[in-house]
Amino acid sequence: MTSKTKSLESNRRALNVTGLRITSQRALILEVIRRGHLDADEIYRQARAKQPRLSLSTVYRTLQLFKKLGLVEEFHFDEAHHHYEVKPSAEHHHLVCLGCGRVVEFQYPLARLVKRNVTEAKDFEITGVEIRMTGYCPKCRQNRK
Amino acid sequence: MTSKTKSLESNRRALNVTGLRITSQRALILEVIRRGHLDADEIYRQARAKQPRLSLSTVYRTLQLFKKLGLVEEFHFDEAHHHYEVKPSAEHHHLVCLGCGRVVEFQYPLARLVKRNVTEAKDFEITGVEIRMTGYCPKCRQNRK
DNA sequence: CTCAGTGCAAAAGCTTTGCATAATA
DNA sequence: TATTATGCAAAGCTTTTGCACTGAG
Repeated sequence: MTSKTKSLESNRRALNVTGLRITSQRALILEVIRRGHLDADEIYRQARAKQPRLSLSTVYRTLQLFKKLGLVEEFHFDEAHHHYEVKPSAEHHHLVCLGCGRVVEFQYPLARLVKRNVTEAKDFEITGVEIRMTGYCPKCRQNRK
Repeated sequence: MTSKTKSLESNRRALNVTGLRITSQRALILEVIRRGHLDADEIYRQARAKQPRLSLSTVYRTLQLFKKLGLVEEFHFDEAHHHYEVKPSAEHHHLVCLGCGRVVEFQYPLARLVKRNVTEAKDFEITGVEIRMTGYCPKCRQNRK
């Protein structure tokens, strides 16, 4: 089985939920999101390379659907765009480069500890934790000098 | 000196930067932002109570200005609105209630530790850290039962 | 064959901008 | 008085929605 077939299989499995149809658009969009943190327009552009008749509305609708299904997560790094990524098995956080916009993921085991502390202190029922850091990646740090 | 006068004085001082004019709109908007985490429209509405002729564009322009001056910080909690708050002396983080949207601040001393760890691991020059948690406040937890 | 999904175009937010007027320094 | 800032209205962007057509099951 080729890697490509495997990926298609995996997407198909992910989409196989009662009442929902597996369309070429949905499979394609999921495949594109797997590539990383992208905003809707970026997903649209990359997907159109393979399927030129795809519409932006389908991208948005599909993204909303995936979000509802818990397949992808939506992030708000900057003012203008939302970013999407496939939901990971392991909790992870984000490091955003202010120079080039690159997003790097990192794990932080202490997140659970932070969560417990805050739960106790504020009497909130915590459902999500995200640590976000901003800074400059090695390459952009170079350019700024 | 009354508290009101003091607050006006403080705003006036904050705005007193070369080349910038202290207008009643700017003072008012700063005063409103001090009340908490608000989005542009909320600021607009609250400010209009005191100055009905104020325009939304002035709010946006002023917010951009304050951001540039480092007076306020912009946050992106949800998809549709930006939130603004006066820049605090102490680093703090956010806890957002998914039920009512209330935002609670909390301090987390370990943030510095997190920062150092990630700096080393990823070779980024870190300029900002934000920990954001979502959950349900006591009141909304009640209502969900 | 049926109904969910798509494409297209138009609408709906939030935010920004151009320009003449008003107000600060 | 010289500019800077404001108000108004129009434009810009991202995202959402209505509707007729297409395609998966």
